[in-house]
Amino acid sequence: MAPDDPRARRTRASLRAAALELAGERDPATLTLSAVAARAGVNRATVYLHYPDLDALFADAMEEAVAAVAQAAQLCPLDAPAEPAPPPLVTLFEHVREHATLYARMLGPQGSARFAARLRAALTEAVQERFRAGARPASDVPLDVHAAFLAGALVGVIAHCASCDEDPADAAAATWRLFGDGGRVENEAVVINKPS
Amino acid sequence: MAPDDPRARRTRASLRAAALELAGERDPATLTLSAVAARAGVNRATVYLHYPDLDALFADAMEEAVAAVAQAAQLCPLDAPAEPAPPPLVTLFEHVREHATLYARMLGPQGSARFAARLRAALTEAVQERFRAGARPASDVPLDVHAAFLAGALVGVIAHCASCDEDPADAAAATWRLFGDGGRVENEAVVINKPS
DNA sequence: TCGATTAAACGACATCTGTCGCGTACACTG
DNA sequence: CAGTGTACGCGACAGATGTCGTTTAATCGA
Repeated sequence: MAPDDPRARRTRASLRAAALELAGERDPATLTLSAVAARAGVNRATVYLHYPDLDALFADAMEEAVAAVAQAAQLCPLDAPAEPAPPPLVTLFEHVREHATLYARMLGPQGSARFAARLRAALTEAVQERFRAGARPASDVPLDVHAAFLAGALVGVIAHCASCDEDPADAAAATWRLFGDGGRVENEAVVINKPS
Repeated sequence: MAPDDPRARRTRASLRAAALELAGERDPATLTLSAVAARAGVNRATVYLHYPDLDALFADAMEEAVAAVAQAAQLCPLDAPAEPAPPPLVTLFEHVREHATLYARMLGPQGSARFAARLRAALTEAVQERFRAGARPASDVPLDVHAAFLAGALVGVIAHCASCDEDPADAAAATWRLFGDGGRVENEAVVINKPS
C-alpha cells in the first residue's frame, strides 16, 4: 500500500469527507462503516486497506483539528521573550475549550468517545513535549504523571460535556475559568494550583 | 418482567458473575455478549430480557463499587461538627483514587470506557447532591457546571490511566495530590483553586 | 395440589463487522 | 508506448448483534 498513490489519496479523501458528512447529518452513534463506504462510493472491503476500523477513519478525518491542538502547545516557545505571550499550557487549554464546544456538539454520546480517545493521545504528547522542552511543574508530582493528569482531566471534561445534558459551551467555559485561574508560568516553570 | 422473580434473580446473578469472571481472565476489549451468556449458561436472547446491551450488564455487575462511590459523598455531612472531619469533596476524591487504582488495572483500554461512563453518572449525581445539600463553590461558575466539571475531570483521569502506559497507582496518586491541594472547605463553602 | 402466569429456551432472521481470494484497471517506469 | 506493480471492485465467508414468535418449564396463588 503506497500512501502517496493518487488513487489511494482520492479514496482516503472521499472516506474522510463522507465520515464528516454523515457525522453531521445523522446520529454519529449509529454510523456504520458500511454507510460511510457507501456514501464515499468506495467498496466496504477497500476501507480496510487504509484503516483498521471505523475509529481510525474518524481519527484521520479529524486529524486536522487534532493537529491544531498539538500545534497550540508550540505557539509560545519557552525560549521566546515571555512578556506579552500567554503561558503555553493556558494556550493549550484555550484550544481545548474551543474544540470541546465544537465537537461535543457535533458528536453524540458514543461519537464523542472516538474523538476523546484521539484527542487524549494528542494532548498527552503535546503536554509531555512541553515538559521535555524545559517546562517543569513546581510540585513534587512526577513529571510524566503530571502531564498525563492534565491531558486526562481535559479530555474528561470534553467527554463528559458530550455525554450529559449540560450545554457544552457552559461547561467548556467553566473548564477555561477553572484552569485559567489555577495554572500560570513562573520563572520558566509551569505552576499548577500552587499559590506561592 | 417481575424483577423479584427467583428465576430472574438467578439469571442476572449468573450474568453478573460471568461478566466479572471473563473481564478478569480475558482482554475485556474482546468480550462479547455471546461469550458472557455462554459462560453464564444463559441463552443469548435472554440477556436482552434483562439488559439493553452488554454495557448495561457491565454497569449492573459493577453497581456495588459504584454505589460505594456515591456513598462516599455522604460520609461527611455538612451539618455535622466539621472540626476533625475531612471536606466532603476530599472524601470523594479519595474514593475515586482507590477505584482508579483498582479498576484501571482490571479493565483494559476499551473496558475502562464502560466503567467510566457508569462512574461519571454516579459522580455527577453525588457531587451535585453535595451542592444541593448546602455546599457552594466560591467562584462565579454556575453550580451545575462546576459539579459536571469535577466529575468529568476525575473520570478523565481514570479513563486516561487505563488507556495509556502510566502506572494507574501513580497517576491516581497524582490526582489525589493535585486536587487535595486545590480544594478545601471554608465557611461551609467548597473552594476550588481560589487562593483567598 | 392444581391451574394461571411468565421467565427462559430455542430457532430463525436481518444487519454489520472483519477477512479472504480473484480479476480488472489504473498508475508509475524504462 | 509497452510492461509491471498494485489499488480497487467484487463475491463470499464466519462470527457478532439485536429482534421475533413459539414452546417449555418454573413459580406462585387458590
